[in-house]
Amino acid sequence: MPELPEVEITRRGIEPHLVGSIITGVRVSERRLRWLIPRDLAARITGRRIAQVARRGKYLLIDCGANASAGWLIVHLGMSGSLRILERTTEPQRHDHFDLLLGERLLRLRDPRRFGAVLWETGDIARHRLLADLGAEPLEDEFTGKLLHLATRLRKTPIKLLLMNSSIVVGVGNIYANESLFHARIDPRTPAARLSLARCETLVAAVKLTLVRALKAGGSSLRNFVHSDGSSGYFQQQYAVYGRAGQPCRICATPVRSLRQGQRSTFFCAKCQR
DNA sequence: AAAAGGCCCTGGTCGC
DNA sequence: TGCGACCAGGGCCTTT
Repeated sequence: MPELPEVEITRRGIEPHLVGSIITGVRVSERRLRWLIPRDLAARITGRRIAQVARRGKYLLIDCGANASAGWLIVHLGMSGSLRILERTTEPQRHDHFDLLLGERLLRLRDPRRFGAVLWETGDIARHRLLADLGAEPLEDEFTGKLLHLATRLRKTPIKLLLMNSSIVVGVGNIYANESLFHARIDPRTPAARLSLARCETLVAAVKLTLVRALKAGGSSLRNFVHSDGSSGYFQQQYAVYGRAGQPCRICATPVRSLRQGQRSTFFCAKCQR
């Protein structure tokens, strides 16, 4: 699934093609994504010029207010979504649900599992109900050990679930939560409040390192992740624990254990992670 | 307020 | 080879 690195790579990939472009229309073949694509989107968006492409957590925010009043296209890739820039004449295929038409080119959303979203927001984007309560951006300076320590006080929830809670920190999905906890040598089951400030510092550093590594690798956490220029070049990252149940820990060779936390698979080394 | 579980969806895998 | 069962997963939403 696209986690934060993949979304950021998508953002960087599409941004140069979008900024300055005039929106000439939309094509919608399936409105039923996570939420319905607004029926009146074409009327609201056609003729607008794109000013910037931003990101908050895993939400891509296409600023369509360059020559008009504020207006934002909010795009979420869910767990199987991808965006590509294509020629206007490229025929949509199965699972291609939405095109943003940009004259001779278009921005196409493909999303087989339809957990993604395309929404329209006028006004203050930061106040949008999906964005208003989001936590810290993990790669920004605001995400510190001190912040995590504060957020974990009085919380009995296992630290892994808290790491995946977007009201604390955004963009850390199941894969990178598992990997970060391994690198920080913290047992994913640890009640959050038990973590000392020092361990919170270690964990925050591990999250940042894990995400930056993935970012540098070009995004890799989904088999069918497609880069925005259409190249298929995904690169299978070597995970430390994710998906490696029963296989030897890369540090101590103890078999990697798996269990369920919050209906998600957790992988960890019971010897290295305490 | 926090925690736990449900739900949306399709493709891939596995056993028969 | 075909088919049904099951699982994966982000994250909002509802229930406890």
